[in-house]
This record gives sequence, C-alpha cells and structure tokens, in this order.
Amino acid sequence: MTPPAPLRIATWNVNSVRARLARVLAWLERQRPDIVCLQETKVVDDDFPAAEIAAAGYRAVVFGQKTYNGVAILAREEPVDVVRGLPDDGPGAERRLIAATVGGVRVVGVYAPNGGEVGSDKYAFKLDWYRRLRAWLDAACDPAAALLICGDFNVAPDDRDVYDPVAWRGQTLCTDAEREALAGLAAWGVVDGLRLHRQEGGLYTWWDYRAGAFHRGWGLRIDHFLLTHPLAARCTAVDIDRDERKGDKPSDHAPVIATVG
DNA sequence: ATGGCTACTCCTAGTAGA
Repeated sequence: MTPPAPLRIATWNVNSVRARLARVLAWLERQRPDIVCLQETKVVDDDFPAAEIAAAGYRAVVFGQKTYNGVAILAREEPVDVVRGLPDDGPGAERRLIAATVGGVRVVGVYAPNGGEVGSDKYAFKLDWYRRLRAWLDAACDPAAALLICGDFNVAPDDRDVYDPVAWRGQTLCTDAEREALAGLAAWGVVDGLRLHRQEGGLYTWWDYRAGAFHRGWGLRIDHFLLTHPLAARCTAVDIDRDERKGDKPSDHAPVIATVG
C-alpha cells in the first residue's frame, strides 16, 4: 500500500485578495498547497475572484465583507460542511471565521480582531471574540478529531515571538490578557504547530510596512497553526514562507504552511 | 524621538491595520 501523500495546508493574511491577486496566483503556482486559509480578503462574496482562483485549480468557499475582514478557504477538492461565523455573531457581524472539512481534516480559518489600543472598546471586543471562539469550540468541535485552527490570531504567544519584547510588553498583541485568551484555545485541546518543531526566537510572520521593518528584522509571530493532538501527531513541519514578504506589493504578513502526513 | 506604509471608501482625507 502506498501511504497517502502528505497534506500541505497554508494560512495567509493577504491584506486584500484583489490588491494581492497576482501575487496570490503566482504563490499558488509556486507552492501548490492543498488547502489555503486566507484572511483580510476585504471583498464581498460576489466580488471574490473565484474564476481566477478556479483557473489556478482551487475551489473557494468565502465569507467576506466590504473593506474590512473577510476569510476564505481554498482547496483542490470541494470543501464540505462549511460553517461561516460564530453562532452568537449578530446580524452584520464582522466576518472573521470560516470552517470546512477537506481531506478528512476539519479546517477552521480565523482572523482575530486587532484590538486597537489596550483598554479600548476594540480591545474588549477582541477578548470577547476569543471567549466566544472558545465557547464555540466547546460546543461544536471535537478535540479528539483531526482539526486545526489557523489564521491571523493577532497575538504573539511569548517573548520569543517579538523582535523587541521589552518595547512591546503590555502593548496590543503582547498583553497578558491576549496571551491568556490564546492559551484558552490551547486548553481546549490544540497545540502551537510551529513550536512542535522549532523553539528558537526570531520566527516572525508579520512585519510593519513602515520604517523598513522587514529589512530590519522587526517582526512578530502572530499567524499560527493550532492542531488538535491527533493532528499534531501527524504534523511533520510548519514553515514560514518569509520570501513572500519580499518584492513588489507584498502583504504585510508571510504565509505559513503546515505539512500533515 | 518620529504612525515612517498600504488599502480601503461615501475617494484625493479619513480610517484601519498591528
């Protein structure tokens, strides 16, 4: 018996799928992932570039809105059992979560709120969104299943994930409350995929557009793969495609790719 | 020391991102 080929699953905050379309298509051609979760698509569903994505060989399920937020899952086979949003999202809620099953893996793609200034309404919304995400996991998902949550979590889990942890201490993305919110997902039953394989600092997924931050190495690791234990046991690698942050008109986030045997 | 860039829209200024 030939073992099944490993699945390569990617997450990428593209910062507008329409502004980034040429790069997204070139990246799909180069990396050929099986599944891709996109965040910050910034487009209503009718205007999602589904035809171009289909021509590249991918089905797309989308959950977008005008200007802000927006998530999608691309896959070589049709994603099934699609869930859009959290059950207690109100009408007109920000579109930040999409889930689907592909290749026997339950894939949850998330774009966590940024949080604005610490102590602001946006910050409170972020922490509450994490609370609601955890409640949905408790109610609707199975930590014993092959499930992953990936996306832009807008939290750097610890000081290794921050280029200047002293300057960032207490700032949005790095506060204890945000880190505890992320840890609340781990307590449900997922582990940080990248840390299964690599312990060093300096592995970043986001660099500010300003001040030449990328070239100065001023980054944070805020895009993650969280894997249930059964899936973690099959995860052979998690790689940050740092090269995709280079060149003309990049997203401010690099893609992250998990390999699952 | 510095909100320094990018993308969006009710568009050429204001908002948001992280």
